[in-house]
Amino acid sequence: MSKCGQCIIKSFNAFHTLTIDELDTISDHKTSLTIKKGENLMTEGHAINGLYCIKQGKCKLTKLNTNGKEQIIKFVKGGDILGHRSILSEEPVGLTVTALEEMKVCFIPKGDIMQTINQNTAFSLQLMKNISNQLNHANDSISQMAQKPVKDRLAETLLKLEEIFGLDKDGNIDIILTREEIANTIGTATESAIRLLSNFKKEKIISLQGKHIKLLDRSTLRNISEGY
Amino acid sequence: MSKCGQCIIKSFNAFHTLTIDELDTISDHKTSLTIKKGENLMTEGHAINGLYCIKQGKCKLTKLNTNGKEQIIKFVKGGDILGHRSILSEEPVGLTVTALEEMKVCFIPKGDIMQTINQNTAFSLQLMKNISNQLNHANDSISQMAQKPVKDRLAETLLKLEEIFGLDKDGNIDIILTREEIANTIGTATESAIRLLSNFKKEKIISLQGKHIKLLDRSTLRNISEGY
DNA sequence: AAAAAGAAATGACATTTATCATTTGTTAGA
DNA sequence: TCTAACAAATGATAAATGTCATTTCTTTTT
Repeated sequence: MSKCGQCIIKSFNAFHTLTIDELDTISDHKTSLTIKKGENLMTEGHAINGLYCIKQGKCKLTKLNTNGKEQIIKFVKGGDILGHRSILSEEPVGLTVTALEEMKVCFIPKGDIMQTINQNTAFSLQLMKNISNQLNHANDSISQMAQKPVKDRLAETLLKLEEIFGLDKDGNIDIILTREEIANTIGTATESAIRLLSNFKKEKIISLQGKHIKLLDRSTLRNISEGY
Repeated sequence: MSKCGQCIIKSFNAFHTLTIDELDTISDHKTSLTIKKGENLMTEGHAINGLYCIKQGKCKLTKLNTNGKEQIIKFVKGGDILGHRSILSEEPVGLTVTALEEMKVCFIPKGDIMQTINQNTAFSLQLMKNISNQLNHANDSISQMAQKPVKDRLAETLLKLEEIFGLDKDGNIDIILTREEIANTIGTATESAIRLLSNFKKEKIISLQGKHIKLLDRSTLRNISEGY
């Protein structure tokens, strides 16, 4: 199995603060796994005893509502860490993580993480920063969801998706989502999402080819997302 | 000025993990202040160089939307800590904190906090737990806001307000909010909030006397909040 | 205590969004 | 490659929510 010390991914997250020794220990204890498209890496309400470092692949973080609807809270890609919130707060996982394409991840047992937190302040601080940033973004989302109409939220989401996933070779947003998933991100009915996407297309703000979405007029999208 | 070692508030938050020495240092550097009703303890976008420990009083945490509307993200009362997210992530404050009644707070400089984080792992862990829990709740809110109708969100909010602030001597929820603030909490127009409150009253689920709200039928409220 | 300002309540109406039904298009398994 | 299953699109309509105008009530100021 490959060594954490050599893994480029660590440079994107809190693991870059670890010493060579700490990385070695984690290397010895980690397990690498492959998650196929559609499979869950973790499930809301279940306990986990470690965290996941995503080497490759994209996933969605969702929450099941009391009415049975799925709400997509966040999209995550390679370089990110998942599960630290749960092991830090000592609570079950709050979100279901589902692979949107094949993923390569490393599982690192809770014991090693807690030991590292105890002996490496820089690592702790990085984790805190990470969660703090997430909290900040979450608060933004609350405000958006509560106060912006669906159209504005769709514009916002399209911009954010491009920011997270970048572009494929044809200039489309480099993520394949169903219309239902888009609807579940902005919190609306699938039909409403479809209609608004069609409108954006008609107004030449975006182009649609099947599930491929290309942003054509970002400044208009930005205006819409801010209510103009 | 009073000593932190004697302060009962510390037992409600991360400060209970501090040693006597650490508490003494903080005692020496802290400043106590009084915030009058309506005044801001911190303002969205501004930098702070320390954190606040709330000894007494209630406040709202809000975010100003691009459309100029205020979104209430959270209510906080004595015992809580504010501002740690900002000093940990080294970013400006993300939320405006406004006193809903006179508040007594202690300000503790960033330097002392960072030093304590570096030398006291238990304190770090408590802070992480705290932020992790907040993140978890924030994710819940996103889902609620995105998918539940206004009526359900109002029911939810009333239950949550009672949980946070408890009851006054007459059995009312022990917090005075304007209808506008209630509307800004659930993310709706003031008129809509008023109408729905009136409906709840008509259906004898709550009683209203001016700004005093009493919950009469909690199980119905719980059902409504879950979409039944 | 009266006047002014602000908050709450309510009606009428417009707009947004959801739901249901149906058609068309696409994907993947037999 | 065909066809069953699923996804997307669209229309018609209902329901939810927002906006504006007005009245009533409450609080604050003079």
